[in-house]
Amino acid sequence: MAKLQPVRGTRDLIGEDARAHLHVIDAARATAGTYGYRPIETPVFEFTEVFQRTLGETSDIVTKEMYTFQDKGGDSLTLRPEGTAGIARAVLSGGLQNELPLKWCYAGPMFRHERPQKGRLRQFHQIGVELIGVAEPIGDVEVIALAAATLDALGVLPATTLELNTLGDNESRGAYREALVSYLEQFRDRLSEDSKQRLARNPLRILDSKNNDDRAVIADAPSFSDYLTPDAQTFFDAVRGGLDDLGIAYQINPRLVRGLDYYCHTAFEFTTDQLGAQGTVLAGGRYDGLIEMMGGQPTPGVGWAAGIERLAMLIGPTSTGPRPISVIGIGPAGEKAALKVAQDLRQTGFTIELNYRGGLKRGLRRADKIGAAVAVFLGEDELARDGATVRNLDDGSQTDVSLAELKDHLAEYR
RNA sequence: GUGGCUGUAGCUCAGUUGGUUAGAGCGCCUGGUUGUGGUCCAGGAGGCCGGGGGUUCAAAUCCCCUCAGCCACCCCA
Repeated sequence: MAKLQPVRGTRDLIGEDARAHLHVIDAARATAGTYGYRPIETPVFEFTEVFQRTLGETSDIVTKEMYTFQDKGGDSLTLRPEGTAGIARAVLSGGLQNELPLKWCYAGPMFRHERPQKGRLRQFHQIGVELIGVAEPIGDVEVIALAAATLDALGVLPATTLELNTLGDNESRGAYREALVSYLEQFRDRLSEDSKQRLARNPLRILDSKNNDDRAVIADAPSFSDYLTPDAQTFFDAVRGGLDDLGIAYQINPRLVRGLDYYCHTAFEFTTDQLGAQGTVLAGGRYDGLIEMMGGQPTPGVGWAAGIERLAMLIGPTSTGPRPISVIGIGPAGEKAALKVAQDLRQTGFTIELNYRGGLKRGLRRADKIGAAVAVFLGEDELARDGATVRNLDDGSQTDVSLAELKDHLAEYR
């Protein structure tokens, strides 16, 4: 047991776990499709610079959580810690800036070397959407509406709260940052160790601290809304107005900040209190500077990503599809016939379980275990009359059916 | 990366102050005669007591290290 454990922070998806996982992806893709977002797949690893330059040299993800390695050619590669940077890279690689707006949805594994706990894995999976090339606030509104629709399709929307904030434009943020730092410097010795670090690296982060001493200091800190430029304020008002028009409820959270450097203007999160400390289920925002940061023409973008594992924990049991039909061959001739009958039924769209070994008793026992609705027997008796015996496993009733009418007889179980 | 809790059969868990062949329930397999499941009865398989080291005549039990999970911090999806 200790010998072959999965790598720390990774896990196998089996049975209901696998089903729930795929269900989340299917629902997300279907919902995104109705908004006109098309699937995109990018590689799970990229050149390290793709993440280093864009996520911010000081972010925790870049400084201590990336799986970075050298490949045999000597290039530094990194397993993607998030999806947006790779997609932005794909825009540039593919010369797609002439085809704006781009509307994409994706799903796949992400990798971060963190201490695992509930809702936090080292290989985890995200679904996400990106809207690239739309600078107008209506883009933010659409993307948030799509987020809500996705959560709704999964039945988890009522369990979440939408928190909304603006990070403003560069001008607003620069001015506020300065004001915040000079305020916090006065109380430096009252801040937690973590926050002292953050003061230099990422002061906005302190606003989000859970430390009580920090909170006391933050309570009287300057408010970001006082530093928003008129443009940034107008933008934010438009986003709020759009959400109001669509009847999407949200709470303004002035302390909502982002871990990644490429965000500006709108920041939002759908959170839940049902997942312990890892309460963020879906998070996103606007990243107008990203593509330029990678060396392209300035190109606006908005998007979000959601944790599939976290969503899977919130949804109820998923449907298992139609109950199977068990086809049981008895004796060498029966087994031969069963293989053919099973094949034929499968091609007609029935869900068929074939018994591989053992006789009728064993076949029935297995049929019961897998929850089959009916069993079809094919033995010498049946072959002699060119038919099959169909047993209803719920009430035990049996009927003789000719092979020709078998499909019709089973029709209700398809 | 920091702190706390946990780790005995496939699963959920017992295991007395360290003392012989480590137990239960569920699950699994076989049988209860020839072609009838679920129930019932009988039997069976399955444990490096997470791993390594130490203390002891003797360790699942005590000590140290280590690995993993969970919870919180941190971080974030």
